[in-house]
Amino acid sequence: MIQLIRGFKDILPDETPTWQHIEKTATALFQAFGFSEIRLPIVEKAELFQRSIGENTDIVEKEMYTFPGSKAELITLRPEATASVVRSYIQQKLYAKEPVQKLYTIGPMFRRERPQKGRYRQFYQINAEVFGIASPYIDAQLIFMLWSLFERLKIGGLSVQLNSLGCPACRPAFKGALSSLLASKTDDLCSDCVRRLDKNPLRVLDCKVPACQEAIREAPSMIDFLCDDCTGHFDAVKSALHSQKIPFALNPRLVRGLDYYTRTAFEIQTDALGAQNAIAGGGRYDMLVKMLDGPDQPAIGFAIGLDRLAALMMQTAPEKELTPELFIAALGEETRDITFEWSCALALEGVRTEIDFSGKSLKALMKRANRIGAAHVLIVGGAEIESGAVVVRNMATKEQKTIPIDGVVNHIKTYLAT
RNA sequence: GUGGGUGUAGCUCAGUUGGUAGAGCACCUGGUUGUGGCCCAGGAUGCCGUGGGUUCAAGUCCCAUCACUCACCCCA
Repeated sequence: MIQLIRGFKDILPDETPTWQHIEKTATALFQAFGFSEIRLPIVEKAELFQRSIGENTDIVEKEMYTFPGSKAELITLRPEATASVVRSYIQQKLYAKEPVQKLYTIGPMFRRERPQKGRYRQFYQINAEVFGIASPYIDAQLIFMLWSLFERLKIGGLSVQLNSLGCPACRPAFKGALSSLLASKTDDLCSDCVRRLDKNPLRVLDCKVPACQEAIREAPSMIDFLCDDCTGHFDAVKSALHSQKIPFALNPRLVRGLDYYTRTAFEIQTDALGAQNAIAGGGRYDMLVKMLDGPDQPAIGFAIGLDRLAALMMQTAPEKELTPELFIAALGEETRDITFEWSCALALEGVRTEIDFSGKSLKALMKRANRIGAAHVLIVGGAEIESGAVVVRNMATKEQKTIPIDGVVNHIKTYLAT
C-alpha cells in the first residue's frame, strides 16, 4: 500500500465543509474591507525567499523544499506567501496603477519541519497584505478584520498578542543593549540561545527554556527603545484598537521569526490546540518592498493558519456534510433506464440525488438510504411503472405519497419544496 | 535534528507465566415475497507495522527498522 508522505495529510469530506465555510466567511469579509484576490504560483526562485525571509532563519537554513528548476536555477516550494505577493506587486507594477493595494490569497505552503499537532509539511494559509499605507489605522483595521473573522466563525478562547519591533532607526540600539546583556549571561543560556546570540538575538526573548527565561528577566524591552516615530505609531495602533474594543495583550516577547518585520507585530493565539497555539500572525514590513528592488512603499499583512483554524472549528462547530435530498430505490432491471434518466434530470434541477444501481433488495436499499442520511426515498418498482405512479417516502416522518410518473421531475421538486 | 508514547479486524481496543487471535461497534444475510433506525439469529473479516534472532513453539522475549503521534526547536 502506498501511503502519503510524512507530514502531509488528506483533508477528507467530513472536514471539507468546515474548510469551505472558513474560506467563504473569510473571503466575504475581506472583500467587504476592500481586498481583492490574487492567485500566485506555489514555486518561486529560491533567491526570493533567501532575500526576503532572511538567510539565517530556520526556514531558509533547513526547512525549504528547494530543487533545481534548470541547470542554473534553484526553485523553492514556497514556505510562506508574503514574499510572492510582494514579488508580484513589484514585477507586475501594481503600484504604478495604484500604490495602495489590498490583496488576499489562499493556498498551500511547504516547510520541512518535524510534523506534530497543528503543524504539517504542507499547510494552508489565508494571507492578507496591504501595500502603500503607512498609517497606524490600517494596522488596527487589519487586526480588527481578523478579530471579526473569528467572531463570525464563533471561535472563542482567543487572545491578541501585540508588540512593536521598531524600525531601522531604533532597533539597532535595542539589539545592542540586548546583545550585551545576553553576552554577560552566556553561561546561563541554553545551547540554542548561545547560537542565536550573534545570529538573531531577538529570538532568545521567546525561548521557552526556564533557564533562559530567568536569564532574560532583566532584558530590555523593545518598547523602551522605540524612537519617537515608532512610539507614536504604536500608540496610535493601541488607541485605535481600544476604540474598536479589541482586547489585546502587550507582549514584548512576541518576536517574528522572519527578518523583514518592522514596527507592529501581532499574533492570535488559542489555548485549545496544544503547543502550536498561533492561529494567525502578522505584522508590518515597511522595508521589504524596497529590499526586493521595488518602490519605497510601506506594507503590512497577516497569515491565518487554516489547518489550525479548521482543527479548532472541528472541535467546536464543525460544518455538516451535505446529505442527499432524494434517494432513488430502483427495483428490478426494468426500472433502471427510466430512473437513471430521472436521477440525471433531478441533479440538473439542483436536487441532491443519489441512485443505487446495485439491484439489491428494497430492504438493503432503504438501509443504505438511511445510512447516508437521505431525507426522502423514491421507490420505483415494476408495480409503480405499470400503475403510472411512484412512491416517495419521507424518512423522518415515514409518510409516503404517490407521485404521477408523467412529469415526475417537477412533481418531486414541488414535493421536496413543501 | 533530539526525546517520550503507540502500532493486533473498517473503527475503538483486549490478549494471562510464550502454546498458532478475541470483544464491542460497523458491515453482509435472514427473521418481514417490496420498506430504514430498535430487537433476534447467522455470517465474512486479520502477512498481530516490517525484517531478523532466541525457542519444540513468538501477538507475547531480544535486536533492528519503518510508520503514526505528542513534545523540544520553529512557526500559521
